[in-house]
Amino acid sequence: MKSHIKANMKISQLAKTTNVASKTIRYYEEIGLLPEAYRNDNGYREYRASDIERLVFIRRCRELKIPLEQIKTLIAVQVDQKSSCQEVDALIAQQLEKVRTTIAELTMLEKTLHALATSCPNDKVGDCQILKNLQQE
Amino acid sequence: MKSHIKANMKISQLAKTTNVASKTIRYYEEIGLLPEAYRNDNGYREYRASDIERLVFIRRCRELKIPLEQIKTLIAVQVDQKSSCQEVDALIAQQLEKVRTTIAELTMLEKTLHALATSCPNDKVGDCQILKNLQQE
DNA sequence: AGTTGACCTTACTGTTACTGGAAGGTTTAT
DNA sequence: ATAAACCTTCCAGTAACAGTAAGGTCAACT
Repeated sequence: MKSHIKANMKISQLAKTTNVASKTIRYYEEIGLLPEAYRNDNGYREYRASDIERLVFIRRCRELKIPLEQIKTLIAVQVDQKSSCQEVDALIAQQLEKVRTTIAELTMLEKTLHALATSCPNDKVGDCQILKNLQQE
Repeated sequence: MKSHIKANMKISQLAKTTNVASKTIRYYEEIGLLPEAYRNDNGYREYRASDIERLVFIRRCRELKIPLEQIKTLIAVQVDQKSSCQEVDALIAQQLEKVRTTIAELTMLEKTLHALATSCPNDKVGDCQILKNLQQE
């Protein structure tokens, strides 16, 4: 059961509620991730409680580093309640794969940097081991 | 002992040798990471063997994800052989810290994504657990 | 009534480190 | 002679915003 309160609000209220900056909300609208907001007489955007949901959904996806373009896809799929959620599964799986790959890469990078960081006992640039190591092919 | 061959070359030769795209080399020159290249009569850039070193240095730094601005600093420090390499140490340590932080963040992300990926046994969007989880605050 | 401060609007720029492409000049090989 | 393979500069695009400017609106206080 949804709230019976019809709580219209301006952009900064929505921003506060969802923890998404006003600027970002406008940007999402601009690129079509959010539908064009209703404008009241003075031209201000006006939002209803239901707008909160979609924005929270987007924010959650962004926390998972899902690109905006893919969030668009997720939203599109969501609209058709009867469609298969295979696409959703695949997208999340793919995102997981990307994260794992990045972790693997960064772990190797960490090793290299750690080795480098502990390689120089000198204090003059002239014989700095770090710099010498960085010269190496 | 350096090579005694004075091997002048054009940009694509330098690119091949250092494994840095010609386009990228021009870009580095444009932002002042590389000095302005000597031009021969037809206006083509011409490089000597010694130019390879600096570019390899830059490439190695980039492999370590060191930002171009910081590479500028490293090169500047390098020039003065007598200066302390504290700055170099600090920069590498800082880079290591950044990588470690990112790994930690991504590891948490991986957990969340993994949990999410295995949360949906259905196949209709209407009751897709993944989407429901993404709605949650 | 006037003014301050806190909102709102659009539009433009900057960020990072390149990559792609257009339009045109040069060199090399056939 | 001509075509392929170079080279040049310049402009646009990428991802996801953040910063700033210039200006309109609204509520409260003096």
